Amino acid sequence: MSHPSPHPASSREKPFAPFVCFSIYAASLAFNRLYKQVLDRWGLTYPQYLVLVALREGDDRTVGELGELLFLESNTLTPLLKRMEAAGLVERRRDSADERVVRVQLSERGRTVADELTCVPGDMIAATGEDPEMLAHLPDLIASLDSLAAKLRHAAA
Amino acid sequence: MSHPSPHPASSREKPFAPFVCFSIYAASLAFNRLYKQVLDRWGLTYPQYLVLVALREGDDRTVGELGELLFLESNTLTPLLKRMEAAGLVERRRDSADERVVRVQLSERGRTVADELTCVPGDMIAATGEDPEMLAHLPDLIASLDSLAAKLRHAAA
DNA sequence: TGCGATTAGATCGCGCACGATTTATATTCC
DNA sequence: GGAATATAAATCGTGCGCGATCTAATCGCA
Repeated sequence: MSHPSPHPASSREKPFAPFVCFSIYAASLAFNRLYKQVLDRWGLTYPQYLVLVALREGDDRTVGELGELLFLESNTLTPLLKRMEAAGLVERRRDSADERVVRVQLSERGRTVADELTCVPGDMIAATGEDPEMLAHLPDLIASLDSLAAKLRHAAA
Repeated sequence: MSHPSPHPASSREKPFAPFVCFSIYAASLAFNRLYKQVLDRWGLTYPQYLVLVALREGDDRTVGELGELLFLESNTLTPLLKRMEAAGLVERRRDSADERVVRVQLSERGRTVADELTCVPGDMIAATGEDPEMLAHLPDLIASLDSLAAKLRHAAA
């Protein structure tokens, strides 16, 4: 063997065990897959769901404002919002005071769907078994992730 | 107003504050963006980086084994591995004992690159400022995320 | 007033991620 | 041995996510 492994045998089985990035990546994949099942009822994707929630909490936002909330750029949001518009969920129109900005509003159907979506977080918790031990630690988990993400964004800027 | 908000004003600014899923999503985006910068030196994407690390820790894996490690299916891995093969990083060949399975090995260049990648985790930590407080909590964070991801995968299955 | 700089979105190309389906090989069981 | 079944990977279509670039509208400032 010209390349003997300097690692214990278990590293062949769990080569990513010490990597936060991988745990976040894998958790993100897992979340997305479960969300697909839950959101399929409305034909929504996860980022589309986020847009509806954002607009429910405050309608008539600009593309840029949505981007700040979701950490996405116009190159991602523009086609996504066009698909949502085609699905009759939102309306897009240029701001008359500044023709550069596009304002996004919930349509009537969009508001109906957005209101129905209030049950989604509960559905997700129920689907994962609502372990009270885990639920109690979620605020800490969120705080750690948000702090880490802020550092990463700062480093990438 | 036909739809007065039942929420405090701050929910317009931070509508996703209480959602773990969103913190994970946002952290995953942030990680990916910083990784792009770091991996650009080798022309690698993050999942391609993961494949190289996996093969460095244990070469000659099947597509299915890689999928179990990375939580990906052949519909994602096959084109990804073909791009890596085209880039001269890996070799793909059918297993002679079972012609259904494809085995993936590091090429000579792939091994060189994989060895160079050992500096990547350190580069990432350095780029984010290596806060000792945060580093100390990473094992807990990883454990929480892995446990959550396992529950999500179980629920989605 | 006018022109360079800035800003908001849109467009394009590429690489994931994944549901659904297909192809090819192995296995099972009679 | 041969048909039904199972398994591994590949293929196809769609929707993100993002770097790079473009267009159009606004702002700044002499």
